[in-house]
Amino acid sequence: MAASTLTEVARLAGVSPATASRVLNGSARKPGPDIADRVRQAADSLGYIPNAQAQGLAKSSSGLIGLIVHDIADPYFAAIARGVQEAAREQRRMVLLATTGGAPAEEKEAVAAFAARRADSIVIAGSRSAQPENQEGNAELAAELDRYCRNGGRVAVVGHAVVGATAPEGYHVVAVPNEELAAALARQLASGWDGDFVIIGGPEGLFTSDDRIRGFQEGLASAGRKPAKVLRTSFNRAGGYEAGLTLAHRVKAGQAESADEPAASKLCIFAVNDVMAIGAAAALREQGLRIPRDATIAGFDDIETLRDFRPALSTVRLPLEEIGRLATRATAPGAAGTDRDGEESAGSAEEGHDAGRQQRISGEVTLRRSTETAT
Amino acid sequence: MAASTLTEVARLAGVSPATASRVLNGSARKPGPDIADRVRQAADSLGYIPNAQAQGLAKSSSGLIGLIVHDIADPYFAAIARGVQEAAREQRRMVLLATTGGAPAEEKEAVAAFAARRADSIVIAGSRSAQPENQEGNAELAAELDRYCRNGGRVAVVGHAVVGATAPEGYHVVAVPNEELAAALARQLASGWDGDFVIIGGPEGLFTSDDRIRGFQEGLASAGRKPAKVLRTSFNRAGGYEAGLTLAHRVKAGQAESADEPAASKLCIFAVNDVMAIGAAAALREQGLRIPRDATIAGFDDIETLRDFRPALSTVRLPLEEIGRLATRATAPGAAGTDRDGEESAGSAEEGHDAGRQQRISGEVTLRRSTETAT
DNA sequence: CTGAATCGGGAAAGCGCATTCCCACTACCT
DNA sequence: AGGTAGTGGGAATGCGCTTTCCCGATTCAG
Repeated sequence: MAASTLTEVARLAGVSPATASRVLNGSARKPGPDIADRVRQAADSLGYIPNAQAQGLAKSSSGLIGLIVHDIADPYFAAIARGVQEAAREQRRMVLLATTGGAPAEEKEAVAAFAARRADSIVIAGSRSAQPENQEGNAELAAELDRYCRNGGRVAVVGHAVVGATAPEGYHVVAVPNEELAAALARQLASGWDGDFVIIGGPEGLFTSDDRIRGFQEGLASAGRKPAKVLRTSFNRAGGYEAGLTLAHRVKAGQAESADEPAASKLCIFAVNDVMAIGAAAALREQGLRIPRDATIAGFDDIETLRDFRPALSTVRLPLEEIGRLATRATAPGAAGTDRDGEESAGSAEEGHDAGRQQRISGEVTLRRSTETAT
Repeated sequence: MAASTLTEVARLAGVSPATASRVLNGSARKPGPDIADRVRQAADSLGYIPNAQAQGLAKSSSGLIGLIVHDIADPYFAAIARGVQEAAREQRRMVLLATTGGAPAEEKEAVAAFAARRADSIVIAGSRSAQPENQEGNAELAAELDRYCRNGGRVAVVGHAVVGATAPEGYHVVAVPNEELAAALARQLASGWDGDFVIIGGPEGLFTSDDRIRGFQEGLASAGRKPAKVLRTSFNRAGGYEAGLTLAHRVKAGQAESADEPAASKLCIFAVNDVMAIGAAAALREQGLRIPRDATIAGFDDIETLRDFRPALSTVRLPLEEIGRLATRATAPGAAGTDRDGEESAGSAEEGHDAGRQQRISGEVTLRRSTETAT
């Protein structure tokens, strides 16, 4: 990767490198127009492209923003990534991508790598977890993040704060009201259905999953319903599918038992994310069960690609792209700092409540065909 | 973004920066074990993280690989991105992401930005196009790429070669046999259906779309069938939806005309990608038409997220992730260069034929429910 | 036991750029 | 006219690291 340098351009234009620098890359001092022209001409006759590494080194700031996701092919993360990318472009910065599969140890690696590249800020998407096997990893991640922030880096994490991070200067959280929204979903579902509920959740300790489960149960309780049983499985389609099989058997057994009263064995299933819901639905269908006839099902996230799924999936719409944008903007140089953060822009943003560094977004319960209890 | 420097570490360890460098970042020369220990201890007591910018500047290579996609939230690109990311990790490099919406002008910007960051290589995914309004943009993109390669950069483009690129050293193409596969799909569809075919294509000039259309027509011809009508629309879900509406009206008009012979008005629709097919299917469904009863439909790509769509979509499976991996590996430092490129690894890879810099991948026609012509 | 070869470490020169400091010069004010 | 402020340019320094070159200390062969 050799290329022509500023010095070469300067020589060709017959000026000093300092002058060339001033004209080519914005500086407070504007050289005379004639000289500027000469330099510019020299520059593009040489096909000069400034070396961002050198620039970064000289002014210690890289124009890079690091994005950490579990899996970029997961539509949830892809949507967030789009928002991040968009905001990054606004700020004329580039995004560095890291995928970690959700393991804190890997996330720590990624943060270190970003720090090494002197990324100006880091956006971490993807559920935090408190699983015991991740404890050490979480601690290390937190330490790494703290160090990064102490060195002037800015961090935004989507969802929950990183466990153990001491929320230093420059640390932001874009909080997703999983609990409230899940509760709202539960209440709405409860108003149209008075049978049993079942929850398909992710592994215990995964905050996003746990919050949604807790919220759903609370919503159920506030509607005067008994708590739903919870099936723990993995936080992806395969997990949903597996749980779906289990539930299918349960439903079918129920149907066989009380053939006279088929509705009695019907279930309303809440899967803690759309992808799991789709997996579960596939399993049910394979077992000959129809949705919403034999069971109703709802998800969470409102993944765009899944909107054409039939029956249309009831879910909670999350402004994923907006979340990405918000998180990114929160880490922008001029963005809301330590103190007061007045109007955080964006219609769906609400005032934070935690030390002013937190930002909440909102979602919307979206009932569709998959939970219609036909009459 | 300040942080402790090598010099500080060196001072703390009581050695010269040169020595510290040698122990901390691999070098041919291995300092003595006692010294190495001292340095390492100093390093992590200081929380030293090497400055990749400075390293890059010094050895002029950045460990960065640039990825250009139309839209990271599009599952097609997301899948490729996952492959790229995976391969990048193998090579211990990081990926820089740029999304361009497919505009050559933007792509040129992205290449320039990557060049500025001194990315070691660039992977361009996303259809090339020959539309007249893009002509200038294409030329500039080609020029930019040429320059990048001349400066030692390595490029891999997925699908078609960039129009006008002079295929310099370091320029690779991962060719997708769109034409052959579309032809195969057409032949298979033709063997089970003897009515009319319609193609929903992208805008004229988009290579991927044009190739698939051409291939499909060829396949039809080789099966002794007359060419399909082609509807041009945009290369995304919205386009598919729009075309779907048009077709729905056509089908319904046909049904009304020959009520006695409903099958006569039935259509087999080939949408040039899955997302468009889904859009079209949604439109048909909204118009009260059922698939595959009133019309059959096939797509292309076999997007993973769409596999749960009902009726299951017939399509052509493309190893998207593998494509990403292959493209990335092709640009790896040690990878197949100008000359012979023996065993390109990967089961689905076949021997290139074009000057040894081309690499072909293979796909597979996958017929599912959406094109079942029930009896 | 001596000369050459080797090893292990440090000094120093960049990598490409931004930026501070400095200097020559012009314009302006009194 | 003398002085000052202001202006436009260049020289030089440093960002943090790698790498060549160099030098003293060992080691080995003869």
